[in-house]
Amino acid sequence: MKKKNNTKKLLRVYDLLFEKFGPRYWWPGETRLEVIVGAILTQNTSWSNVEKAITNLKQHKLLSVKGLSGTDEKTLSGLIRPAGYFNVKAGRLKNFLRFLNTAYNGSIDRMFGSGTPELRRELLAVNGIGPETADSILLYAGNKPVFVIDAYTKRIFSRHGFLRPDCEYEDAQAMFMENLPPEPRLFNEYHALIVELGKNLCRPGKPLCNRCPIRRIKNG
DNA sequence: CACCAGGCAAGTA
DNA sequence: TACTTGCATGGT
Repeated sequence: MKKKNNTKKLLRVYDLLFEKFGPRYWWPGETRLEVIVGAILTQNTSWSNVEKAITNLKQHKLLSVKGLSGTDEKTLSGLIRPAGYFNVKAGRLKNFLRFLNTAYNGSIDRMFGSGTPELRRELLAVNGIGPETADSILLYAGNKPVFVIDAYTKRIFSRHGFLRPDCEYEDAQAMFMENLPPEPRLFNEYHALIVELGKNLCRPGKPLCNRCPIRRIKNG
């Protein structure tokens, strides 16, 4: 099985998406902790719902390592209720805080001082942090060159022949990372643009949208 | 009313 | 490994 070199095509797709949507200024969030919290809360959930939960945490002045660490899970779940799955996610936030406190003395600086592959393994070992959440944390909170894969990415890029529809997360990630220069800024903008396209045009169930800018790499 | 949203873990076979 | 299910609010 020979691997195709998709570098030029992937860069062309990036240019087309950037041309259509412009810079996305991701990740929305004022601090790295806010980015991490958002990454956990947005699991299978629309960002508008996550914003309400984040606003609640800010209004109660709990959006800090010490604030979240000192809040009991029941109170936390009440505040993040609009984000959905609130009981599950309150536990997941607590799991991350426990990891941060025990492994890095509560310091996000120290956490991102670890080697990226090692830190990725550590994050994946936290119950409630899977590959997409771990990679979102590494890229958007840590500025590490890790490409984030999500449901939009698989749907869009399988429709256009870059991926198999049922491919594994790591396979999809490898396709991008083996064909793109490991620049955090590029990975950041690329994933954000994919999400923008997914939200606007490439809907589940519907046929390939004829306004999708990616079509231009084939139709000329 | 149905369907979807920037997933993940746990259980089953 | 390959399914299936539970988790839950809010927008379209």
